[in-house]
Order: sequence, then C-alpha cells, then structure tokens
Amino acid sequence: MNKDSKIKDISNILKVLGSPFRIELLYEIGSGEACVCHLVAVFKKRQAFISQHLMVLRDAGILKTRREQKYIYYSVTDMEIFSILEKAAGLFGDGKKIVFQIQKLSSNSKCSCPKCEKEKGR
Amino acid sequence: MNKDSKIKDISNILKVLGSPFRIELLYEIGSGEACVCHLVAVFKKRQAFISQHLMVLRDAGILKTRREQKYIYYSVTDMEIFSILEKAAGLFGDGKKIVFQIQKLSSNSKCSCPKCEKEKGR
DNA sequence: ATAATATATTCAATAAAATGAATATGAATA
DNA sequence: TATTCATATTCATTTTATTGAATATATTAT
Repeated sequence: MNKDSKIKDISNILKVLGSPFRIELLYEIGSGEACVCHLVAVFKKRQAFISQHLMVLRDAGILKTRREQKYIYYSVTDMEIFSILEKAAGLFGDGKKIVFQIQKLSSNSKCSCPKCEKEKGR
Repeated sequence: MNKDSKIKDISNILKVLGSPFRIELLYEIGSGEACVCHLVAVFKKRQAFISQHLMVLRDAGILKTRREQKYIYYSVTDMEIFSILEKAAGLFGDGKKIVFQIQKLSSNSKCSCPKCEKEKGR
C-alpha cells in the first residue's frame, strides 16, 4: 500500500469519527453490543436515521454486525478506536485529564429486544 | 464544560483531521515550522488553496502562527496531534506496525523564504 | 508614495454529507 | 401465505464543506 492511499484510509476513519452523533453511538455500543431498536430507544431518533449512521460506521470498519433472529447487533470492531477519541479529548486537557467513560447513556430505555429485557429484569 | 460540547469539540478536531490534504500539510509542518510560500512550493497548489486549509487547521487550534517580517510561519500547536494520526494508522496495522514518519516531503523546493534558503545552503 | 511580495479573505460555484420520507428486505409469527 | 417486526436502502432535499477566482491587507523594497 502506498503512502497516499494510507493517508486516505486514515483521513477516512477520522472523517467518519468527526460527527458528534456517531461518537455518541460509538460510546453506547462500546459499552456492549446493541441492536438498532435499542439505539432508537436510547437516542430517540428515527430508525432510518440511526441505521444510516450505523452504516457509515460499518462501512468504515469501525462497527461490525451479527444477526440473532430478528435482531441485528452492532458491536465495536476494535476497541482501540476509543484511544483515538481519548487522544482527541486529551488535547483539550485544561490541566486535569478528562477521560471518556465508555458507559451506557440510558439503561432505562423502552426497547424490548432480548438484551434490554434481560437488563430490566435485574 | 458539559458532555455534549466536549463531544462537539472532539468531533470537530477529528473532522478537521479528516482530510488527506490537511494531514499532509500537518506532517510537513510537523517536521519544522513552515511559511505559506514554502507549502505552496512543496505541494504545488494555489496559494489561496493552501491558506484556506491552513485557516481551517488554525481555527481548530491545531496550528499556530507567528509573523517574522513578510513571512508567516505555521507550526503545530501540540505535537500530540500526531498521536491521533498514528493511532488511526495503527488501526490498519496488518500485523506490522506502520508508524508515520514526520519528515519533509520535499527539501528541494523553489521556495525562497529565509528558512528554505538556509537549508539549500547546506 | 508606489510597487512588489507574502498571505488572508470574500464571494460564487461545485461537490459532498446529512437528513427526511418512503419503501424494500428478511426473519418470525399468525 | 399473509402479516408483523426489525432493519436496510433509495431517492429527493437541505446543509455543509471544498474549491476557484478575484481581491484585500500587511510588509518590505524602490
């Protein structure tokens, strides 16, 4: 692979990460694989909207999917992706080091996928 | 600063980095501060084109400038920016770790700024 | 003061990305 | 097989980013 196409790959990953909504998606999914309906419930956006952004992340290789019956679960391909986000966050380190926490934004969603149902039961 | 605006800051940095040309600019400038005319000579693009991209990088805080008489020298605000690029490059690590080298792309440019003249003299 | 050089800015045109609306697909169920 | 549910895709529209052309500003030289 030549240098130009390497730079293109890198810039493409960064372009895909350069969206607030996709970053939020990533942190949610990073805390554990999630189906689309879960993400729809958490972010309260149209299903197509969510799917479109997931597609961008999947096309870039940042997310991968697996189907389990009706549901399609998205997960992070390589958790190293978060180190990019943390490095970027670190640039704003006004002294104290702010590090992102990979955690669910909302655990009390109205999603009824098997995963969410199980969590509600706890 | 709340979480949303932090995510916006981060995504903005990444969006700015998500351009092949700006990444090339960064590596060139990372190897030592450079004036606009130097960059024009190296990249063989219109001066306005270069200036516009420099502005984007400066507005994002990634580059800073200092004036020395006629010339305006651009330099990298925080070399940590390269660790973001290297992390991104690392994601494509097909086994062997490819690390970017911060080095001048072209040392035999036709730029006549003081810095370049000095280098030619060597 | 005028001209020349280095750089920045503005404005218009174009290209690319994001969004919304509608619809398609594929699996599960009735 | 028809229907429903979860998800994906396509198409049109709007928004945003990129680029080119022209011009402005600031500094230095004449």
